[in-house]
Amino acid sequence: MRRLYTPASAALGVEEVIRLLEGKWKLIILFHLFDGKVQRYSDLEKLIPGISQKMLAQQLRQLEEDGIVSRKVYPQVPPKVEYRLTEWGQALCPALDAMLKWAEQRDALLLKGVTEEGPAD
Amino acid sequence: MRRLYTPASAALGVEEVIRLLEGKWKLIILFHLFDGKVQRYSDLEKLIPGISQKMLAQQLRQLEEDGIVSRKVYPQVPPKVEYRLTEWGQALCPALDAMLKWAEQRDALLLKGVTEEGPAD
DNA sequence: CAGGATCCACACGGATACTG
DNA sequence: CAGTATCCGTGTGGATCCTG
Repeated sequence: MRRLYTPASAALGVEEVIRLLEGKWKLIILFHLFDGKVQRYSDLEKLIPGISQKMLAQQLRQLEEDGIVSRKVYPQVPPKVEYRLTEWGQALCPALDAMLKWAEQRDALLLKGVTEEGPAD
Repeated sequence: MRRLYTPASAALGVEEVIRLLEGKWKLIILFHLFDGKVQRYSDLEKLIPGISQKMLAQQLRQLEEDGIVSRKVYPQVPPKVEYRLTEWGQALCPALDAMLKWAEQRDALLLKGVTEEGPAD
């Protein structure tokens, strides 16, 4: 169903990439780990108000399986687990940045387009 | 529930962007419309094998409402509807491209990371 | 051809309770 | 603290039938 990484060099397609980041939490979690930031489970819980423990743990596990985040467990009495991006995960930054940039262009391009192209008549 | 565009300049956040592109079909559809490509409903149906009519129509309508694709109806007996990206939709290209680039880096960075950092022990 | 309407299954996701 | 387990509602998405 969900395999670790994937066979050999698979050259991910569009659909594969989508799968890796699907769900409404993945990207939000990643945003809180960018720039080398290291967060504990409880940190992420605070940083992402709407998320439930189930979703947080689940999404983190998937991101880990997919090689995007790495998990570090400190074997001590009050458990401590740190999450950080893998090198590949960090490499997602430009893409996310491009998405935000895109969002910023919305008003300008949308209004422009609306005035230019009428409702096809 | 789902409004046309949005009030005034809203400066979309991460979560908003995610909403716009959520679902496993949105990006796939967009990929088939990049580079100014114009596709008919039936074209998209053929280009995206797994999708159902319902999903295709639904996603297209959402993308249209969100100002990412535009729909052009030819009022003729055998109906003809064309879909293309709006200017803003086209602007998504760099972001998608960055995602694909990211995917391509996977093998190199993943293997590297795996050898460097052991499983925290 | 381009969908709308409907029914249905399941996965996603939330809340709560419990554990090491 | 960092989860897991469970129950459950909702949304997502597929299949089918029907229409202008």
